[in-house]
Amino acid sequence: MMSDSRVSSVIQEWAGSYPGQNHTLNPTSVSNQMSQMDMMPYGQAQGLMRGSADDRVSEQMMGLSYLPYSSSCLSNTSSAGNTDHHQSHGNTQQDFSSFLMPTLRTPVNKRSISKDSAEYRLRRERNNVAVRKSRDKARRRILLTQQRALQLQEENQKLKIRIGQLTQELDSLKHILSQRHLQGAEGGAAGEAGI
Amino acid sequence: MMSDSRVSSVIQEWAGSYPGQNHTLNPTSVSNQMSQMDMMPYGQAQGLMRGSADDRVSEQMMGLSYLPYSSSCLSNTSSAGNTDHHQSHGNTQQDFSSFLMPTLRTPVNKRSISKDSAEYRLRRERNNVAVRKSRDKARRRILLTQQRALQLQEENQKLKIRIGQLTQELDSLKHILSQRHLQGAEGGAAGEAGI
DNA sequence: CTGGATTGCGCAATAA
DNA sequence: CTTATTGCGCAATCCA
Repeated sequence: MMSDSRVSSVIQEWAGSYPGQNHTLNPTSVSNQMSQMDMMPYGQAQGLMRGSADDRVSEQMMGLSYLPYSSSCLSNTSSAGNTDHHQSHGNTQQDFSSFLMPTLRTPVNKRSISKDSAEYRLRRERNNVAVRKSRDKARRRILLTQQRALQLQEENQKLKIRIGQLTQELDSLKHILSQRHLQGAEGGAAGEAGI
Repeated sequence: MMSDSRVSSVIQEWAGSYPGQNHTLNPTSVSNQMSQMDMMPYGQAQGLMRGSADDRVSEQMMGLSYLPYSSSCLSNTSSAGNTDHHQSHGNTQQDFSSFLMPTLRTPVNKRSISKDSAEYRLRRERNNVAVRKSRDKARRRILLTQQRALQLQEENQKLKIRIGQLTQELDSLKHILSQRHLQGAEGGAAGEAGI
């Protein structure tokens, strides 16, 4: 008992816990099934079209995306020695970005954030907080989805049982009706004028 | 049509995609609902009892876990200046860990893996591959769970519609039967043709 | 004890 | 400008 109320509450909590990323309208087969705002596949919708500098290419369904970077793709600037993590992230393109895309402003706004400045630490700390918050949210969302799937499964089971009951009852009634029909047909030769 | 086959296939694929971490048998309220091997809450089951050196305390349900570390807990050895990332992870306790927990072995096996050795790089690269693989797996698992929930929802809708149909049909038959019963009861004198 | 698998974290790029 | 999201590497830990 009381499982139904719990189900609905969790489902309600679950609904609306996904970030709004259905703006990109991808005509994928999966996303076509999304009717309301809930149930966005996430990794599919945004992760694929993000396409950051060091993304593995698509990686969509095959399980071959995990492999040493150096051998597959990438310009291997940071193939093995990734301890740097500081300034050699992907700056090679930045030098001639003004030639390629003159509309984008040159990284003037990155004026000497030399990793020691208080502003840099402030930004980093703020971003760290945001990252923790976002991951917390994601964890909760995943949990809710799992619980929702479990409860939908339970509800499905009950619905199927109910359908079985209804079908059986229906068959009984149909049988009874056919019996009566036979009775009336063979017996009441005079009285059954209505049939 | 054909949605049912797709549903079952995805559900089958979904089932059994969770890592086996139900060995630790935690009598949590959530994990009690898990019947088979599927639907492990993940962050709940293992993340809470991992208890690594710098874990936020429990953080289970409330949404207050994201906050600057320094003000909440932790020994603040690496509160703000986390650029180190190298050797000052949580070593303060390690100094007197031999006193507190003499059963744990001292870090003798960490013999000068001075971050330049080829073995260190080898280990790191292998771990990086493993990490990518594991995260890929997690992403697929999450996707499958979401798709499964969606399809269970669809199936639920159809089942409810079916129940509505069956109920209506059942009511009709019941009504017909009651009418016939009335007909038979009042003797079927003569006027039944008009009804 | 050893090596892969998970996980939390911070960083940087990027999306919103 | 801000915050939010994401992929990545690192280190600790788990686990078989």
